[in-house]
Amino acid sequence: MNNAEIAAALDELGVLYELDGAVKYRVLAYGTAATAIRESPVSVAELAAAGRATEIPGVGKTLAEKIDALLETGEIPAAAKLKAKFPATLIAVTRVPGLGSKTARRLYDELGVATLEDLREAAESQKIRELKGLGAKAEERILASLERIGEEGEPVAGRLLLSKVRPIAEQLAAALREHPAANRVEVAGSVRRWAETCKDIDLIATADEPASLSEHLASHPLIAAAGTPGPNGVRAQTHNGVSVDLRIVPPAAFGNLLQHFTGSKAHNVQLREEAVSRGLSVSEHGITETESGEVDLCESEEAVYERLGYTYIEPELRENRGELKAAREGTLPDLIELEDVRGDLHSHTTLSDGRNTLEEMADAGRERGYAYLAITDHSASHGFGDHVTPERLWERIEEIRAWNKGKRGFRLLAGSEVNIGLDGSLDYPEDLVEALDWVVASVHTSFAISEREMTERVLAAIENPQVDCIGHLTGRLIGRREPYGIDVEAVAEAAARTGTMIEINGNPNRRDLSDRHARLAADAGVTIVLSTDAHGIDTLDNMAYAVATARRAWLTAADVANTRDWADFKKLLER
DNA sequence: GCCGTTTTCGGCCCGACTGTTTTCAGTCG
Repeated sequence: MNNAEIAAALDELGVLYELDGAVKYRVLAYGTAATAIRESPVSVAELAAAGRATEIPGVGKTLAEKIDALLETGEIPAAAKLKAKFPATLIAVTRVPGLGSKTARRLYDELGVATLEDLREAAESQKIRELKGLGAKAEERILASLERIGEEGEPVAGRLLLSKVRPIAEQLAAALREHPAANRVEVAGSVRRWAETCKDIDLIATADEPASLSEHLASHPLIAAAGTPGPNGVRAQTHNGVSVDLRIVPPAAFGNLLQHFTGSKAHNVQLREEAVSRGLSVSEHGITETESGEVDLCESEEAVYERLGYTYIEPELRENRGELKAAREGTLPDLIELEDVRGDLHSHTTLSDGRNTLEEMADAGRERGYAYLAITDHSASHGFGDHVTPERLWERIEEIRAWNKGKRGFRLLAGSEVNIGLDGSLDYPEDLVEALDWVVASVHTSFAISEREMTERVLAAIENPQVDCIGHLTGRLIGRREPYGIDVEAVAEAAARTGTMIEINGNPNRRDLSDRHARLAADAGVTIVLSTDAHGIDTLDNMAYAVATARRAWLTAADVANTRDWADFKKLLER
C-alpha cells in the first residue's frame, strides 16, 4: 500500500469521525497526519512494518495502530464500524464545495440525503430551505457546486503545473509594475514558493491610486473575466481558466500581507502556534502583543520574521519541514542560486529526439554563461526511430572532440542518456561507454515491475563504475503519472557509497528527484546534479526549475556537482 | 488524537465571507 492510499484512508476516517460528531481537534489530527504521510519521502508502509510509524510528525500511538490494521487487513476497524452507521456515499456529500460535515450530517438526519444524487433532488425540490439555518441561497449554491463536480465527487478543475501558471503570473506582475499608480508588486502563494502545482495566482501590491491599478489588471489582454475592480483589488480569471487575485494593501503592512499570502498554510499555522506560546498573535494585519494589545506592522517580510525571532526564511522553504526551528537557531542553509550553476549535464540534439543541432545547443549553452554542457542523446534501444547506434555515437564523440579543439572557457562533454535494461545492464558495448565523458543512466521501459525488481535494476546501474549519474530516478510525470515503485532510501545509500550522482531533472513535468527525495538523498551523502533534459535551446531555461527544486530540498551550492568550475568538476569525474 | 526548554493535561492559528440570523455557526484559505 502506498503513502497516498494510507493517507486517503486516514482522511476518510477523519471525515467519518466528523460526521459522528467528534471534537474538531481529533478530526484535525487525522487530516494533519494524512498530509504528513502523503508527503513522506519514504514508504510509510515499510516504516510501519518496522514499528517506526510514530516517527512521522502527527502520528502517535493510536494512529500507528490504525495504520498497522490497515496494512494487515486492508481496512481500519473504526472506519468499518462508522460505515455501518453512515453510508460511505455520504463522504462525497461532505466534499461538495460549500458543504462540510456539519451540514452533510443534518441533511442526512433530517432529509435522508445519502448520495450526491439525493442532494441534487433535495435542492431541486426545495426541501433544503426548510431546514433551520439554510435557505434558498444554500440550494442555489449546492446546485452550482454539483455542476462543477466530476463523477468521482472531486472538483473538475484541479491544480495546474507551475510552468503553466508561472509565466502568466510574471507577465501580470510585470504589467502591474509598469503602471504609474503601482509602487510594489509581488507574486505570492505557491508560485512564489515554486511548488510543483498551483491552484491560482496571488498578487500583492501597494499603489498610489489603488482603484486604477485594479482596473489595469481587469483590462489586461490575458484576463478573460473580472469582478468589480476596487481600491482593495480585484478577482479575475485568465483565458485558460487560472484565477487571479490582486490584493492592494497599505504599505505599512505590506510585509505582513506578503508573508501571509505566500504561505504555505502549514508554515503559517506553525508560525502562529509558536508565536502564541510567546505571547504574540500573528495575522495578515500585523503582529499583536496579546497582553498590551499593541500591534506591530511590518513593511517587509524580513521585519516579520525578525520580530518573531527568526532569521529570514526563503519562500521555497516555507513548507513546515523544520525551517522555523532552523531559522530560530540560525542554522538555515545558504541555498543554491541559479547563478551558481556552471553547466548543464543532460541535453538532447537532433541526433536523437532533440529539436536543435549540436552546434546550436553548444552556442546556447555558452550564451548562458556555462563552462560546460553535456550532450546526452538517447541510446541504442530507445526506439521511436530516434535511437543512436554505436557507430553513430562513436562518430559523435569524434565530432565533439573536434568541436572542443582550440576553444577556451566552454566545452562540450560527449555523453549519452543510456537506457537501464530490465536486468540493470546498459545498451551499449563497454568500450563505447568507457570512451564517453559523461554517462547518465535512466529507466525508459518496463515501469510496471515490482518495487523490489525496480530497485535491484537501478542498484545494478549504480554499482556500474561507468555510470556517472542516474536520470529522473522515479519516472514520475507530475499530475499524469505516479512515480514507479522504487526504494529511494536504498538507492541513495548505494549512490552515496559508490559516488554515483543523482540528477534533479528540471523538466517542470518531472522535477525528479522531487524536493523531498532530493533532501533525503543529499542527507544520505549523495552528490546531486541539476540538469534540464533539454530537447531544444529554449528548454535549457528549465534549469530554473531544477534550482528551485534544489532550494526546496534545502540544498547549498556545495551539495550540487555542477556548481563546480570545469577544473573541479573534472576532478570529481576522475575520482 | 497529538504534543511538551511554559505543560504528561489542557491546550490546539487567524480572519474573511456567507447566509442566515438578531449574535453566530459553518466553511474556506
